[in-house]
Amino acid sequence: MERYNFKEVENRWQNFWEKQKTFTTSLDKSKKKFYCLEMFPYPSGKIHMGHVRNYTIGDVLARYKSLQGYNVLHPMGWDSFGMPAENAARQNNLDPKSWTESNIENMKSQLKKLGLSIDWDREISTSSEKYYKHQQLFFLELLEKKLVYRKENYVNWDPVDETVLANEQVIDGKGWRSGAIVERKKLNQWFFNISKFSQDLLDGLDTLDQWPNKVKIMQKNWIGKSFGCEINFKTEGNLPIKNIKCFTTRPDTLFGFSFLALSIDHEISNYYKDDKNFIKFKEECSKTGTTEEAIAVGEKIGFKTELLASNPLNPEQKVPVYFANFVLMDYGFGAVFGCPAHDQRDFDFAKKYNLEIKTVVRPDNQDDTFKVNKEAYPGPGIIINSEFLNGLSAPDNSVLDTISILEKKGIGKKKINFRIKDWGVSRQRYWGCPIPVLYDEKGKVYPVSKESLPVKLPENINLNVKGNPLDHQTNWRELEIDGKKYTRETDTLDTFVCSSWYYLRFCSPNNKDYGFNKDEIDYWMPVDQYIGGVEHAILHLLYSRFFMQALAHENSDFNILEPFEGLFTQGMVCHETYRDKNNNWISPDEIEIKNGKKVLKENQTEEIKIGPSESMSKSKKNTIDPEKIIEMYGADSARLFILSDSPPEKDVQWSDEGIASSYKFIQKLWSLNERVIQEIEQNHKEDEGINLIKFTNKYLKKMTDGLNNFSYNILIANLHEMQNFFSKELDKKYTKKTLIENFSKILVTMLPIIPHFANECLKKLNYNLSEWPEYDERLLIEDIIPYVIQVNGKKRAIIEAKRDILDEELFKIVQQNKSLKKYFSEKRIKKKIFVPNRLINIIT
RNA sequence: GGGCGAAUGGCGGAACUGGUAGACGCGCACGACUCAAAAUCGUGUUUCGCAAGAAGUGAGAGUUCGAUUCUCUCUUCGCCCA
Repeated sequence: MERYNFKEVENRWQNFWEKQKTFTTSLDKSKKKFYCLEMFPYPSGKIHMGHVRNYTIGDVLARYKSLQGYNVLHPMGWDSFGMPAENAARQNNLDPKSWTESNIENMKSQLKKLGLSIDWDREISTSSEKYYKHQQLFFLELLEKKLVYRKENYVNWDPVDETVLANEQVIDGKGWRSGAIVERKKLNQWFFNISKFSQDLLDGLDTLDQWPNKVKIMQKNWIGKSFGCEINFKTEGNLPIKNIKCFTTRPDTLFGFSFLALSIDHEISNYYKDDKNFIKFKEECSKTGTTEEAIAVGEKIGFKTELLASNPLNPEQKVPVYFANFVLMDYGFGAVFGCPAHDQRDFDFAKKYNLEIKTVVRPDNQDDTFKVNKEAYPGPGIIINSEFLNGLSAPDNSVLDTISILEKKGIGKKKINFRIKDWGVSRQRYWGCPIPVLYDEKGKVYPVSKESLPVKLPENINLNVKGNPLDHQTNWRELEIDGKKYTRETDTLDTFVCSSWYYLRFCSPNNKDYGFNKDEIDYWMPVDQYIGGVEHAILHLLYSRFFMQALAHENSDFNILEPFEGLFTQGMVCHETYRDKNNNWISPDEIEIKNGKKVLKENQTEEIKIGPSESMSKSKKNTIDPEKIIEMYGADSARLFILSDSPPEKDVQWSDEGIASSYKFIQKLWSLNERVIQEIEQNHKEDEGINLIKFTNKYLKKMTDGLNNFSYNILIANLHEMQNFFSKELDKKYTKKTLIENFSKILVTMLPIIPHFANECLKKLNYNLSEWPEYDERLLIEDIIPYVIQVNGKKRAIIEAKRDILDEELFKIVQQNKSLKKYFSEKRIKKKIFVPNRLINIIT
């Protein structure tokens, strides 16, 4: 018996698929479609285990659906714009384009070695002109629909590198490369009006019943619909300001009002733009980052104006108006009323500036003398110290009642507010999609004419300059049209824009005049199953949903609102972490096992400290290179292992023992296949029983269920059970017909999981059925089944009896059973609980 | 601080709508083959107990004839948001 030669077999099948164009798909309206999509990778250079897991899960589904007769679209592409290319190019004096392209080539060949059923004819790359040309056209269309606009906004500014930093490039308030203290700086930037669709995006979530609840809740929180009240505060003082408008979700705490706080960008700040102290204060504020978190954690500081605001419910009370660093211009109206007793930020601020802290809500378990002391009390309770509001239960009744009082008085009105902000898409970077607009000498905006698209990125330019390299490309930047001088926009688009519509492009990757072809997206869209990491739960998935809404806006021809019908988020791949005696991270490659202990390969004596299993990362050196694994064990073993140990939505732990055992298991399956062939050649005349047929039938049901429920780890357990059963059952004689009929079905169930192996075995059996096998419901029914016998709820025995046995019949059998008698013979039987075909519980 | 989720042998994990807890795998132990080892095959493996048996799904309560599953309180951990 020869051993299974995975190298030869996997290679041969991969070539066969490529030559036959097995996975090439085309529009076929006579067939039901299935669009299976995994999040496309960033071409960093090499695939990692996370990719192996993501794409294996998707491939199992795509192959399964295809066996079920669906016309399956299973494409792959590259999210190829972005900073890593620019950084790598800068460091090594390369061109981002060639760096990216060679990475793509390498990763593509690695993915092919995994044996994925991908239609490579549809490959796309977001950094290619063929792709971003259409993106620029979308941009212009959104501009026409007024869904794109320009406004001033804050960015993280690195004053040394003279560049804008992404939030993740700001570490402890300092630039990641320069170490300079990051400043807040205002820049004119492009925005997508995602907040226009706040309500639609929220409502749409209810239609996505094949999405994980967790993701829907995260998006809901991100959109952050809140219900509250807009209040007009009368003001007096040295400025010609009579009113300040605030938004609040807690108008019921108005009697706890002790200051009014404005964002430093509030229009009132214009009166102070020459005030030296205010300018100084603004500088102070600019030292805290732009994120909500940075603002929440940072010290609360304020600048006192000479304005006084009066409490609309108690006009006698007048409180100071401050500018404060914790008030965001994006939220509400950039103005909040301060109620220190019931909001922690207000509390911190009031402590610092010695403002009154008046308690107006008490918890249910306290009396009216309750006083807020060391920290704010934001919880529910009863309104106190608030005149006519006293006694209302907060927040439900009190908020509504206060709003109606304010509305009657004409000083406030009910208002819905959303937390979600418009999506800033400008990036001051080279390696991105150019924004197709021009400015004239006065700075007026002109869209680039659609016929002249794409606006191409200049190539082979010097990246070692401060700021955005495109700003230095005078030749590219400056142009003349009909004798008039224009300059190009040098900002490029956020790469999230590229990934917001790539799933449409896969439907018509070669459509020349537009990003997609209507006929094709009508057939393929929406994506039936989208698979990827949960880290994209909010931004990427929300932006993609927005993009569909934006395309459909004022366009009766386009009616897909939700791009992804089903969503599956897979867990991460983890590995043990290792450190040497100096606490340096050690890679698994540098380790050897000696006398059952893990030691350094180099010196063979130093024992390694084993840390907890954590998600694979370069910084902790606990990565395993998929290419090496495929080289050593083969793609099928890798696929089998990555699916076997944990359910796909949870983290999986990579282990050497695990992959080795998967490899061994494939060898066992191979021996089993050889043995089946041997038995077939024996030409037995009659079947010795029907166990094999019954087992196969049950097995088929379990495999079908497992695939339908994404319980892929159970599929592998079923395979093991099958192998255990068959290797024993084959001691009995079965006819050629029975063996082929049943075993070939079993092999077909392996096609989605270990495709090279299963195809090879089917070929050896001379079998070329490629349909998912149906199971027979009738064969699942057993005539004799085990009944659980309980006495007082405790299991005492299992008795085999015929199916659909009656209560009394079963009880009779129990009574005659000698070993069971002792449990109830002396006692009076009070009650019998009988569950048909399951159990009987005798209560004494 | 808020939201969501999880907790089952030495380990990863199974258990359909409340009805045999621990499937399957790893590890471990013993045995077969071998001069020996590896590989392979076989047997066993929740805990306590020689056994009969008892206990047992993070802790505590509750509902129920019966709870890993449902309800409440608590503990720990993870993720997201702040």
